[in-house]
Amino acid sequence: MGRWKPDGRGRLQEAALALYSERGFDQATAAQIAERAGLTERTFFRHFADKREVLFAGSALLQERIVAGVTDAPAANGPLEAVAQGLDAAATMLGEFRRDLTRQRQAVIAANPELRERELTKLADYATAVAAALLQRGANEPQATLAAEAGMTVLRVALQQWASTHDDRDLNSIMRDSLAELRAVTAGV
Amino acid sequence: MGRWKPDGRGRLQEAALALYSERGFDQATAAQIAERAGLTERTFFRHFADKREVLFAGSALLQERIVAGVTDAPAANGPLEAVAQGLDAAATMLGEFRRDLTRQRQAVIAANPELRERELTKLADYATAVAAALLQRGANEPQATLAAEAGMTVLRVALQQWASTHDDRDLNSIMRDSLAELRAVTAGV
DNA sequence: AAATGTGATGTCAGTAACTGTCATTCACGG
DNA sequence: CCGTGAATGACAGTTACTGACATCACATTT
Repeated sequence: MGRWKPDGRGRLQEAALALYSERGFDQATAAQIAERAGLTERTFFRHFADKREVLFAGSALLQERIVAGVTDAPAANGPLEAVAQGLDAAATMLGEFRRDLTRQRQAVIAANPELRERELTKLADYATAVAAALLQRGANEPQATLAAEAGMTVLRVALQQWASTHDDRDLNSIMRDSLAELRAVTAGV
Repeated sequence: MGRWKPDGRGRLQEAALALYSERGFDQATAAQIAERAGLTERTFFRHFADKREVLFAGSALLQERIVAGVTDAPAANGPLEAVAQGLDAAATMLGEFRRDLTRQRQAVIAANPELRERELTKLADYATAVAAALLQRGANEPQATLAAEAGMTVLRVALQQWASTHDDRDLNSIMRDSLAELRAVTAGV
């Protein structure tokens, strides 16, 4: 066995989610999280830029999936259709990985303004990346940005519905429906 | 004259914008801002919940204007038309008040991730309030939320274009055009 | 096998954002 | 003239975060 127990980073994530759930985000100190993970506060901040970031470790991968979905969409599809494929990829990934943990995570985030703030930032980052992918596909500005932002709005609304209510439909379905609703709303006179 | 020079809050806002512009957001301490305003750090945090908030003091008023625009829209209008009136109210207010200061403020925000994060939160707050206003007008969920979020996306995109580039068109015009673009994008197949 | 490098961690000191608490000062109404 | 209240100051305390340096198991090189 190595000098340290393996996967310190993962242990920090687990400990953080547990403590944020138990006492709330601002009643949990970085030192307490580190201690529960058998590490020190300094090591916590080596792995995560700040107290919030520990809950968003998977966001880079999710962004990759979304962008891949957009990029892989048929060339004939319009920007929003491509974004829809990205959303489908996101829903699939989120639906696969430990539905219970994802829900717990969403509950913690929903309960704290600072965490909601960070989530909005992540969504905005996805939107930027998606817009870049759309431009690669030949879309123009500002259509690319608007389609990307609209798509992330759909992702957010769908995710909230999926996590908060007892809506047990497939996340993919909820997301497709939300997108259809958006189309209906914007189609008006 | 009173014991203290008047409008300490306003002086703090000015000092903060100046310092954030000169040295950047994280190189400016709350104590320095307070000193420039002739006050103490403790008083700074009595007026503003945190270092970011001092740049968003006008957001409550802006939100009122947007919501009023939505509420006052003709009853026959659909949700997105009502949101468009809210956007128009926002553009008008932002266009009236010291265009130079607004631009400087936007530049400072654009230059710092924490401030961008806070701005996203404000936009999300507007969206929540607008959605509530739409529900009052008889709209349903999730249309209300989606229309409101889409509207705030338009506001953000338009504001960025207006502040960053040398696009000297009227903010109202930019915003109307952005909304039209969004409609075009979502109208696809 | 000895030397050397490397990655993940620990230790410790420091800055600055914020908070709680109590004291102070002056305007204003009685 | 007195009491009350709003705005501020003074000061101590917690905690998020950072920089600098040390340590130790393991891999790599010689």
